[in-house]
Amino acid sequence: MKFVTWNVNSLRARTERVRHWISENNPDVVCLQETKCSDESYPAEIFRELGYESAHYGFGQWNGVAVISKIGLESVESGFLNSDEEITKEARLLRAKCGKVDVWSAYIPNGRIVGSEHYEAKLIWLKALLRELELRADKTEPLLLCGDFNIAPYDTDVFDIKMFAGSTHVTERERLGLKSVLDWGLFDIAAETHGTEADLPFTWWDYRGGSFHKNFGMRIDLMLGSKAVLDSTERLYVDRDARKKGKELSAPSDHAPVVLEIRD
DNA sequence: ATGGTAGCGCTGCTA
Repeated sequence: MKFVTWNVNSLRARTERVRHWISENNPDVVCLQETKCSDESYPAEIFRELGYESAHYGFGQWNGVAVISKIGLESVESGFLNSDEEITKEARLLRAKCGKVDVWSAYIPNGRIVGSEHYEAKLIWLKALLRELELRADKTEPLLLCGDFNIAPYDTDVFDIKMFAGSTHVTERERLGLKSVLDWGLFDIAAETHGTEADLPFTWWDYRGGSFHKNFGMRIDLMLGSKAVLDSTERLYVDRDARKKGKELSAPSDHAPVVLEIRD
């Protein structure tokens, strides 16, 4: 089975690109982030025509997450059920049971500037996520928490760590927030399945300055799996081709899809 | 050249 996470940077602007990618790659489950649409404008019929059920959680303009599945879609839960924090009211978390797998599509806040209120909110969001897992999830079952974490777990997960001095995505506090989620009982599947830290593929490249062609990227889109998912993993890869420009299609997202293949 | 690019939605903000 094929599970995918992809920050599409507006589903409305890229409906045809996403539809085309799904029809070509035939995934079982796709988690989207940054759909930037409301539930009313979410194009569910596009996916239905391809044989997928889907759920979406979004208010418009910013954020927005979806889970798209052709192996069943049950027990859909939008957002946080155990947090009163302001940041957790944004549309950044969506959960559904797809077949045997408890799937969570997550879009972690960017943080903007280290030390800003947005940075602190990012850390609060991660703490609230851990609480949701503790209260609602079962680490002994197949569970996949995937999405855009806006955190590069290792120094080698950015193209040049020296360029990120003082920036978000690489600070110790962000990484400790991620670590607390992993320590609950999840594994960074890319890190577990590739040889060394330095071999992990980037998932995002800035639109500006030809970053993609220089491979000036980051690994910030992560697949975190429970032990059951890790043990059934066959491979994980990033489809860099989806980040390339195409003549007939709109501009690509600045993120590429991350694909996880597991045994049934 | 003190930026660069893309989306949203209309002016500047967010990423």
